[in-house]
Amino acid sequence: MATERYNPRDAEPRWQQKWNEENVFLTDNADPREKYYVLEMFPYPSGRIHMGHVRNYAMGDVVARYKRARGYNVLHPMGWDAFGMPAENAARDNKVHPKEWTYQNIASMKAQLKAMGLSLDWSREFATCDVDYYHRQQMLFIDMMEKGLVYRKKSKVNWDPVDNTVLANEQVIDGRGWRSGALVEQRELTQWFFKITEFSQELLDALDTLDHWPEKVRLMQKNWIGRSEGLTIRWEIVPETSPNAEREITVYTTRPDTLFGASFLAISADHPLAKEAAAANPAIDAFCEECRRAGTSLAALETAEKKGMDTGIRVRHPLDPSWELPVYIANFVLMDYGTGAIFGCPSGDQRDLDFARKYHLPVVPVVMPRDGDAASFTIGDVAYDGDGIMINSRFLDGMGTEEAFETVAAKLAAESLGNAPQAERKVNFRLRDWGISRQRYWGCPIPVIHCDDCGVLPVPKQDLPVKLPDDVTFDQPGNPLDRHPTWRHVACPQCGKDARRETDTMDTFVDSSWYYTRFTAPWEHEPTDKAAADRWLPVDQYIGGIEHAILHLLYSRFFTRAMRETGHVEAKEPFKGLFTQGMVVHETYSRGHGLTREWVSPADIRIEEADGQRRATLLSTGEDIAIGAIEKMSKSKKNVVDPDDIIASYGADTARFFVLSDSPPDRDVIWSEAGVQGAHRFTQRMWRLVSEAADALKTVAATPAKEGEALAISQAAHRTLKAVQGDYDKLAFNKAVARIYEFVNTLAAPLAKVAAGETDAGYRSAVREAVEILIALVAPITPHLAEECSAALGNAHLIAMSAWPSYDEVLVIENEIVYPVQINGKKRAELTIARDADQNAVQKAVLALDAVGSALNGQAPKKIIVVPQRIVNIVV
RNA sequence: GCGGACGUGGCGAAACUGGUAGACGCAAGGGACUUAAAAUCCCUCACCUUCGGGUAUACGGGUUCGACCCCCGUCGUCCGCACCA
Repeated sequence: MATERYNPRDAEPRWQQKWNEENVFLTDNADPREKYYVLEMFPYPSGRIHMGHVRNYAMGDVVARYKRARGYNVLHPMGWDAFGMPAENAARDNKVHPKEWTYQNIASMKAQLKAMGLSLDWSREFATCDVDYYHRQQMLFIDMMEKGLVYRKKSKVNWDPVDNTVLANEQVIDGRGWRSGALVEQRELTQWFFKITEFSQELLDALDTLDHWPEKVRLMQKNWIGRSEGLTIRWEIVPETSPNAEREITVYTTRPDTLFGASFLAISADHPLAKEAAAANPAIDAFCEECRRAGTSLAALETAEKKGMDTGIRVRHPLDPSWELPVYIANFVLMDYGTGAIFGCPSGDQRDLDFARKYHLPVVPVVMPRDGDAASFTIGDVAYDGDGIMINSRFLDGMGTEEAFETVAAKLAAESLGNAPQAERKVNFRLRDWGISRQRYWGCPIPVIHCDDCGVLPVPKQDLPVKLPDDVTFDQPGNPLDRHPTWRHVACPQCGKDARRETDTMDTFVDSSWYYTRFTAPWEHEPTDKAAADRWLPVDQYIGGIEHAILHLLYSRFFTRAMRETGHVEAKEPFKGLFTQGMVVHETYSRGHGLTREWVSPADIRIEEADGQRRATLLSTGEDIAIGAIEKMSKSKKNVVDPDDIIASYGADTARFFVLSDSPPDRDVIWSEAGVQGAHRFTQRMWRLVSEAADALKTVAATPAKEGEALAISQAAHRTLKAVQGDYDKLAFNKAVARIYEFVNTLAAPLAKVAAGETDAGYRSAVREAVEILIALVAPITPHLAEECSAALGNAHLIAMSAWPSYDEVLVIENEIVYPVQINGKKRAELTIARDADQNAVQKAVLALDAVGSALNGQAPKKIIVVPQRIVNIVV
């Protein structure tokens, strides 16, 4: 029977429409079955989807379809992370309103996602720039304000003095504004902050419970939170050296054990005392200015040499009041870590050592390695920062570092300076509070009002939402909300007098910190329907890029806690399982060298292979093109492949199949034309094999074979089913694909026989059963093809709504085992024996083998190791 | 600098808890069908070999009956973080 080639352009839209008509992917919150929430990180509506999206959503869709088949009530929603700078840039550059630009992009990307055949519940879709969404975000903000999780403080921003605007860090290039080229200044503005540090310890501790997260991500978060245990120590200032009435300097240290190695104190240029000293001394002032300037440029910061200036201030050593030390201002001390002041112990810290050598300060070794010799141990150019034995440290001598730490901590805690203990134990975190103020238009307005008389007040909830005005312009730099003629003017909700709206909008990370919760009841007037949120959260499987390993995931973890405190959810953690997928990468092609080098798109070239050499030529002119490194797909390198083109020429199933095959999902996958063609060949082959046998199979029932030739087919089907199921459970899509290939190879000959009419009814039943299993196995990856094949067999039901088949244990178990037989650890023979043969029987059978006999050469074996069902090893 | 991951054929990769290294795919080569091409189907495909076998999982050691897997050291690649006191 002649069969048409499978035509995805015809089949795919047809099945998508069918799924749509039957509402297959709408999720009912009231469905009593066990829940499964699978979510891929929602996209920014940049305009077009790229291959990274295809891979991400293909993975999520496999999980969603698989879990649905396994009987779960699956939630698989999609939305848009729609606020952010690109829309404002587009507005300024192309004179298009950010709103219009964003919603147009959403419309075209939505069409692209739909063409992929994803099993999404589109009824729950929203964009974070929808008033309905940011309205609820403003409600959350006010709830968080009431719980004391929001506050204002002065904070530094990158300020472009030419454009009069605040710049994000990524807009600062080599210390200059990306558009104006002006030297960026650090300015202090009063900004809004979320108190994420209130949860530092909890966010750290709970990492241990996230056992379905990659170890790598947990470690990155752990380092980011950066807990350290130490001591704050107060040092008395020698009164006559103080620039003002200040009597002491507080220092944070994790190494109080090295206190006798101290030779100076260093404070940040932004330290209050430094400012006092600067006011009195122009040289110090100039030095502080220099430090601040250097701080703006990353490049300078990395190469900066350690610099300091003596303030003239002297302090007394906490363990010996007669010992005075100098206080320096140093460029490497940061005001926002610890207390902005350190004590320098040159023998125990490389940075302090470099500093001490430069300014001729004493270097006293106080810790030596355990096998060191106290009399001869000295420090040269390298500090010793390890553990060891205390030396030159008076009453600490001979102790271990840990014991010395405890001793100093206890002693200083018991002593006092003024009315307070000289030192206190202190746990310090690297994590800082989350600054969310952005001086931009295209974001969620911070719902507060500034009144001269009443201060800063939240917008009353009944007055929400604070909507963004539509009539704004982007022809001038700065925040359009600031210069809007009327928007900011509002009556004070308390006294009724003229007041001003906050014009800062929220960081877009706020939008993405709770969207997964909103998906559980996007129609709800309150931010959440708590019952729905509690039912669905945490997300069972979250899938996205590793680039969000820290910020997005940490902020979301914070938000879940904040929403718990404000009574919106019960969940402790937002994401139970996390999977970070690899990128889609592609070869790069270019012509010319150096400055004249020009990147060429893969669509414009032809690749040929001859004598093992791959050559690329330009299609238009035939000129040679250099084949370069494999890199992440990017517009600048032009190594991008447009998903639309692929779907148009091969279909969505081929694209989905390819991005999931070959590479493990957490590793990068190399996009190649040959690979896609291979995937496409698979879809065609599967269709051909099934459709050619379809007529002969239509009328037979699916029944596994118990014996004879067909038994092997049923066994292969059930074994593959078991294995692929395990692969899907572990998100090992590449392995599932390999097994599916293998299974199709096994089924090829039987299907051909069936098509040729050479088989009996029992055989056909076994083949039909095997094909039904094959269809179920491929359905999560290539759902349209699965439906098409199933329909060809005469099935009326949708595969998308069908239950996962279950395997028969009897068919999975092998009745005979092939034992590899090793002699001294090298494989020499094979032994096929009944599965239930006991050790003695196996040993006997092994010794009877020719290969074993000749190896033994008449001698008795030293030892025979039989690992049941695995291997036999004979030691001679 | 600190922390982490990784290193297997021409390529992407498999290999369960320490048990036959290279499944599956790509590329390549040969053949069948065809006037021809495409498509399809079949065969070969780590290296060496005196055809018995020998050598191979970055390199050098170790543990073990047995090591891609565990331990020690070296080299390399990638990622994250960083004047963090």
